[in-house]
Amino acid sequence: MTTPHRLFKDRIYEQLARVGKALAAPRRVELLDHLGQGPRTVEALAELAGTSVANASQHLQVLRAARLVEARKRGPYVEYRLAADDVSRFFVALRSLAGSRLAEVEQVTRAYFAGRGGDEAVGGDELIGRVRRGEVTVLDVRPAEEFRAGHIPRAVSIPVDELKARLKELPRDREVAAYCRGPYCVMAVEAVELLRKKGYTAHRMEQGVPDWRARGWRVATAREAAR
Amino acid sequence: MTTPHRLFKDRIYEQLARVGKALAAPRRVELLDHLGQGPRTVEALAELAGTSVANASQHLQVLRAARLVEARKRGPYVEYRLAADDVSRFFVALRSLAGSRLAEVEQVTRAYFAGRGGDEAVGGDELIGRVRRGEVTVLDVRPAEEFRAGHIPRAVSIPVDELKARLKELPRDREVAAYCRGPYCVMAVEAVELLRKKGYTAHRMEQGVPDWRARGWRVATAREAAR
DNA sequence: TGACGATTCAAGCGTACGCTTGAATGCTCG
DNA sequence: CGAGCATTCAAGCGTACGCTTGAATCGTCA
Repeated sequence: MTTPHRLFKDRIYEQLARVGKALAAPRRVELLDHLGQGPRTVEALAELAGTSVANASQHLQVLRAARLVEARKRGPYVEYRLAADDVSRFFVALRSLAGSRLAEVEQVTRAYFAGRGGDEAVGGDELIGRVRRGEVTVLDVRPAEEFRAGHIPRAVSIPVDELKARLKELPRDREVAAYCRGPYCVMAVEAVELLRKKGYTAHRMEQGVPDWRARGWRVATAREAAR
Repeated sequence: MTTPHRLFKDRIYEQLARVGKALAAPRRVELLDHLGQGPRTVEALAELAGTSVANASQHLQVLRAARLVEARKRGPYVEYRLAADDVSRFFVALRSLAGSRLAEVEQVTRAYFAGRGGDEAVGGDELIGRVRRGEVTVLDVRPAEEFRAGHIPRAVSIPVDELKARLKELPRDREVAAYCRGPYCVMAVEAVELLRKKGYTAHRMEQGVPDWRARGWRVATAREAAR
């Protein structure tokens, strides 16, 4: 017996599973993660994910079919981007769930960060509070392009490989909160290491722009910073 | 070239995709949804999802491998339940994302609710506010067992099929907010219809217990209600 | 202890998926 | 208008998945 109720439920769950399916392949998760840092061309994404362009294109189309990303022609390139802030929110929820439920994630992360003078994060929310209140200098160590695509308001952009040479742009007497792409990104760890060696008080902020956006807070872009 | 960084990323994304895979099959999404109403035995879940026991068991083990649910022997039965509140939160995020991104969800839902005197919900957050402040009578029309497993604090339990006979338990001079399992559940719609016919001021609350839990609010259980 | 019942295991089948390769499409710019 | 390049399409291969069926396991209760 196929009741109309059953039919309705089947349709709804099928739709929800569409989103699940989109997140079922590691490479798609990776693409989504990179898109969280800003719009990208297919070629750039393929490079970042370490795969062929055709393969990346294929995955991007799956993500697009699930309405998680949008494509847009821009010059000779096709630029992909997350479809909405909801997607950031959802992705952060996925990361958080996996982080708290799957012991493997923590193990792998600890092993990787161990060789890099792990900072063991200063109680995340406490630091975030200070950042929001403007009590610390916020340092964005990602490549300038990602900073331009979106950054935490009032953050200073110094890519990690230029940090040593541009230290004088950071006031010595203020605490520094460095961030990069998110909890699994090591650039901020390296930055903090360097800053401390140079006598700064510095902490690593685990959250990146997607986390910031997921909380519903304003994200600044290059255009408005230029005003 | 396989850098250690690449290796690390591959592992992380593989773990995240484990969760994605768990949500990639419609039937598993359905099981998860039902578990959001409270613990269930394999047989009960199979019945609810309209499938065989062996099939349900199989899916439940996939969910368990992804640490989304936990199994526990209870009498002659194995009782499954969501592994943590994170899971509710995540599931609600999934539903919300699918609802806002996939036009199909809205279409299907509208078509289904149309035949049932759709209520078009009274601006959800506004109603929730009144519920939280105790300004309305909260009515839980789910089966008593689900109410016992967890309900919105101060809610009154009257299963929808007993409502007509037990109307006198509801004060006439107070507005009623009826809820059931969530946004795709029709029981509350029917209840509101009946209540209005009988002269009550009644609204349907789209949110169910999982939504309530996802927001981090307290969920009451039968045991404490008995004090 | 023994029997029953709830659940899980195991095997088999058809389909869908992810990846690779090579060709085709469609813009853009000269 | 045509060349060149970014992207997509299409086909083929191997694997994994979801579902079904029938047997095995495990715990419980008489």
